[in-house]
Amino acid sequence: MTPSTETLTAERILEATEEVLRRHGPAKATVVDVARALGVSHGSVYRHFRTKAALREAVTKRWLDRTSASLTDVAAEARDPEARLRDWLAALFTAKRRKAGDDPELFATYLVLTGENVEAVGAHITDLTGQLTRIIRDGADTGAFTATDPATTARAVFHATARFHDPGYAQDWDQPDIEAQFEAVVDLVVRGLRA
Amino acid sequence: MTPSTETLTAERILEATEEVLRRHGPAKATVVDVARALGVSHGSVYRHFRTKAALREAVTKRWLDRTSASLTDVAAEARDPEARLRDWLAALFTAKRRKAGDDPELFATYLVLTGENVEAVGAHITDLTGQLTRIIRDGADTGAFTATDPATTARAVFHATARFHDPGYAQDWDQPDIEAQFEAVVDLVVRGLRA
DNA sequence: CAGCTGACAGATTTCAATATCTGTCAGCTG
DNA sequence: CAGCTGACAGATATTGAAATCTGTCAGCTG
Repeated sequence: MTPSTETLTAERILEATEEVLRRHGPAKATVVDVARALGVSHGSVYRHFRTKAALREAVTKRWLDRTSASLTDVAAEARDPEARLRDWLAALFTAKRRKAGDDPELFATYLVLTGENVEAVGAHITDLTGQLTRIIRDGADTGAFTATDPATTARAVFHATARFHDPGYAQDWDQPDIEAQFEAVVDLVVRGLRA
Repeated sequence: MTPSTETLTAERILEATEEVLRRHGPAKATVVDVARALGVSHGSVYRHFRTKAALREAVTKRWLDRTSASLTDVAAEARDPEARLRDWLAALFTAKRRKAGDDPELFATYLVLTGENVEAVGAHITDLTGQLTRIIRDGADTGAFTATDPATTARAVFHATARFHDPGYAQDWDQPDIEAQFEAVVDLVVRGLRA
């Protein structure tokens, strides 16, 4: 809407795209809308992103990366691996649940985007299971956990806790006993890891 | 299509409805189609089912009950609870995976139906976790498992293995290493249950 | 007269015409 | 002349009128 003297960068386009997605939703957000929000012609947007799909993918990646970043600290700490694993899983659940609860419409939008960008989601999951692998390997090293193949075990832990981070289950995250369900699964998984 | 001299029963209507759903898919299957398939007027169908939604719900329940029935035997056997649990989970996974793989279109149809009938799905899940509770309680009684609250533990096991029975994950069930993923999660869960 | 039919009102879906969008590119502009 | 514009072709989405469907019920039929 507002023309600007600032140079048009990929970054500014991504911010405008997020805003347009927030306003119009994934079905109605168009490249023309993004250009209008930036006060440029839509041809200029295509100078920075080859296709609309590429633009949406970039937005999706940014969003997923922001989620991962908030967890890396927990994964990297030098503490008791069991407590670290519990904290990491709780942090992941809390982060996802907050995103889903705070702005359900925006969350639904990102649910559509992740559905469109399976590859980006795959990279995100690889990142997350990598963080888990680190915690589990540390646990195996200190003797707290049994794990012949930390990477495989990490993926099993990730799959076993899917109910509490997979956006497809977001509808269940406001059940009154969801915390108890989370505790029960984490307890089961942690017991399964112990040496 | 073919008129019949047989009396019109709920059973016959349900069979015809399954056939119509198979043929036309969930979006295009109409009550008029079902009536046509039975050679009656659609008014007659409404004599047995108050609404189209009720008819679809009945079809959904039948389908879910057929799945449950194939597992009750495994749950009720008098054998080593750990082996029984592994067999039960494997049987559930195999049954779902076969349904998804054999006729993907029909499976997609039932995915829509289960989405429409959350209540029926809830009853189905209650049934399945009930079967799991029995196995786990047996394990706790024989001393093979630790479980202060078998029902809660059963639900945790069900949630932890969701990737291998929740139809939402059907798209992942033809990954080459899906069996290894299943083994890893089941091993983790079984270790978590052991006393 | 129990069970079925078929006409009907209102809701939903389909379809085709119209409008908008995506992606390209020749040419304009600072 | 690097970066942007705006017109354009083909693809996609929107719209509103017509067709079909859902659910009801008075009356037919065996």
